[in-house]
Parts: sequence; C-alpha cells; structure tokens
Amino acid sequence: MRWSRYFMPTSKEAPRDAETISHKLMSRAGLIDKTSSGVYTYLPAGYRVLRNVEAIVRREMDRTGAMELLMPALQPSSLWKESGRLDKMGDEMIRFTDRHDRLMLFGPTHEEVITDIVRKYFSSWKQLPVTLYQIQTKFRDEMRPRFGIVRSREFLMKDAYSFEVDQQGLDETYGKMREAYCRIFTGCGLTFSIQQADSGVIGGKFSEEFVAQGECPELEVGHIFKLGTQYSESMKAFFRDSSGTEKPLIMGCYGIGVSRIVAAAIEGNHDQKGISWPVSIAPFKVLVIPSNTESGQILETAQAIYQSLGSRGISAMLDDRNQSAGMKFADADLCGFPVWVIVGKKAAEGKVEIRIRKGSVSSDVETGNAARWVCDFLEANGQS
RNA sequence: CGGGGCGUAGCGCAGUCCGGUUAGCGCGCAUGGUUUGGGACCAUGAGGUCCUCGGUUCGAAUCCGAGCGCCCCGACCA
Repeated sequence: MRWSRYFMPTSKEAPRDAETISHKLMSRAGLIDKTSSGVYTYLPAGYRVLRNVEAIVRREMDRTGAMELLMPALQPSSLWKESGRLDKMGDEMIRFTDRHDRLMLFGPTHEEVITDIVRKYFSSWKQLPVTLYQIQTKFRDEMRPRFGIVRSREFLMKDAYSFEVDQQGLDETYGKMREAYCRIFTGCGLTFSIQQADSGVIGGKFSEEFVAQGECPELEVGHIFKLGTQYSESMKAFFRDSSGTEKPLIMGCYGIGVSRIVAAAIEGNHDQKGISWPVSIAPFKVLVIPSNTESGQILETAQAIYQSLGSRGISAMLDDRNQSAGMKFADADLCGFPVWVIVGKKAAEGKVEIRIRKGSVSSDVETGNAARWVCDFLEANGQS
C-alpha cells in the first residue's frame, strides 16, 4: 500500500468524547469512526486488525476440532420464549415487529438458535460430542455505551457451543477451550488473567472470565461457561444414550469479544507516541519511509525495498507522502508499524536504517539485505 | 433508567453570562513558492442551516420553551 492513496486519516487530536487510551489512539490512528452512540465503522486499517484477530481466533478454534458455522443475527422471539429468556433480557435486546406483526430480535447471543439447530440434527450418542462456533456481529442496546468499541451496541464476537453426553465430556471440552483461549490471547499480544465469574443472565454453574491487562475498566475479553442442561431441558434438546435412554444434552459455551481484543491489544501495547502493534495483528507489519520523496535515489531505493517485501508476502506500507520526515515518524509512531525501514541520506552509501517500534532499536543494514533482514526478524518475532 | 453537562467550518475550540459591525482561532484542506532525519515556513484562498422547531425583540449563536443528538457520574452488564 502507498500511504498517499490509503484511507487512514491520522490526527493530532482525539475526538472530545474519547476517554480511554485505546479509544483515543484508535481514533487518532484512523482505525475507527463513530457513526452513532456505541456504533462504529472500522476504517480500512482498523478492519485489517480486526480480521487479523479473527484469523487467530479461527485458527485456534479449528485446532480444537470445533466447526465454524454462521447463524442469523435476526432471530424469532419464539425461541427465546421457549428458553424463558425473552423477558429476562429486557431492553438490552433490540426487538421489533415485522410486517406480519411477529416479534423479532437482533441476537445479543445465540444459545437459543444453536440449541434449536442441535436438537433438530443430533439425536444419538454416536454423533456426540460436537462443538460449533461462529464469528458474528452481536447486538446489545447497552444503557450506556462507552470506551469506543469496548462497550458498543454492535460488536464482533466469537461464540462457541459444545454439546456432550456427560459431565466428564464437558470438563474435557471446557479444558480444551480454556487452553485455546490462552493461546489466542497470547497470540494477540495480550497480558491477561483468568478469574472465576458470575454467570449472569447466561446461567450455568461455573464460569471463568479472561481479563486483559490495561487501564480500561472494562476488561473482559473472554468468558467460558459450563452451562449444564439449562437450555437443553427448557428447549427439549435430548439424545439417546447407548442404552436407549433419553437424556438432555450437556452444554458449554465460550465467548470472545473479537473487537474488544483490538482495544485490549492497544491498551497493553502503546506508549506516549502511539500504538505499538504486536506483529501478529498489526494492520501492516512494515513501513518503508523514504525520508525525502523529492530525491530520486531515496524514493527509488524505498520503492525497491517495498516491492521486495511484497514479493516475500509481507504486508508493507510505503510512506510516499511528500511530507517532512518528522511528520512521517510521528505518524509511524502513532499507527504502530512494528518494523520501519528508513531510507535516508545513507542510501547513497548503500545503507538503510531498520528500526523496531518496540524499544526503538535501530540497525544499519545494507540496502540489498534489508528485505531479508526484515523477513528474518518477523519470522523470529511473529507471535509478538 | 435517575443525576449532571455539552451541541458554533472536516476535527479541536473561543464567543453565549450582559442580544447589536461582515461569527473568530488552531489543526486540516486548495493554489504558488521555499523546505525535507522527529508533527517545517511564507503568501493567497475555499469552507458556516451557530443542532432543529417555535417564541420574545427593531435586532437572537447569545434570552425563553419544546424536541433531537452526544458525553460524563450512578445503577446495569457474556
């Protein structure tokens, strides 16, 4: 990508309403734009980060053997009447009546829909256990949206649901999910702790939440539950065991706030100058900075390195804007590119500077070796 | 949902208390020139339903009323 043509509107000033560091930096770095209270647009660079997080979540969920599906955001209220949660959810659930006067809702969560799916298709112990998940937009009409995308009314969530024949199976799957969650959060560059939690309106006997480190008081990025038979009993999701006896499915559910991870990653990876992305989720891993775009040699060298990085499959950005070097460095700090290749006066001597955003460590490298150097560095530091 | 605050150019703000030239400032934007290793400078310029509707007044960004939007504190919260 050429910065001069890329839509990433950086700014010296944060919007008036931004309070937390992640909110301020996401706005200033041109990652998000507020559309309405608690409703945000992910601008191109922000969306790249979101998709990078999504890919990590997907990779680790697939590793556990869970299968991805996609349920509707639009749901009939009838399923919620069955589970008994229609009234419980209150005004947080966005409801409306369709043209046939049926009460519909925008899903705040999907226990009802998944239980409906499973009861239709899973009737024998031979088909079990099964774990299904999706990555999807959830809707919750929060009384008070805040902290940018952290508490928003529309947000991206990964929700997984497991169905077992017995408690032991649930314990095993729960443990696998717990491990996968640790890999996901670590892989996204978060420092986190696991705490026993109140299960709230979701219900169940036991749950733990994953809380990311950071200043932001809404800390929770993941929550896993041993639900038991609460939904399978109210919604009549039964199976036959090996003796032919009808039993309720034993359920677990596992949620990750995918969009929240983005904010949490910033909370945990920034300094006074801006974001310092973990390599794994950075929108672009490398920024190539020609210090002066008027100089033919500098610009050409920068372009050559940029292209060489591209041909090695590395997502790179070329700051080809005709701006002062100082302004480019400030933007590079703000936007948090993990690796910078700075092409300046030493290009005439065949050297460029490679700087690592985290810790501001610099090395002079032969121009011809720059792309390989970056490649090796990223390979060695790909997970953080 | 209770309490408080705010709404003026794309963004951040001043002006409002105490009504009165052509509504300003910084950033950003456009044009030209000089610059280019830590948010450069000069010149010129464009850009405004002062949230909306109604009222008071010779006159309203400013006063009054209603509405809408947004934020903060609290309660709430996969």
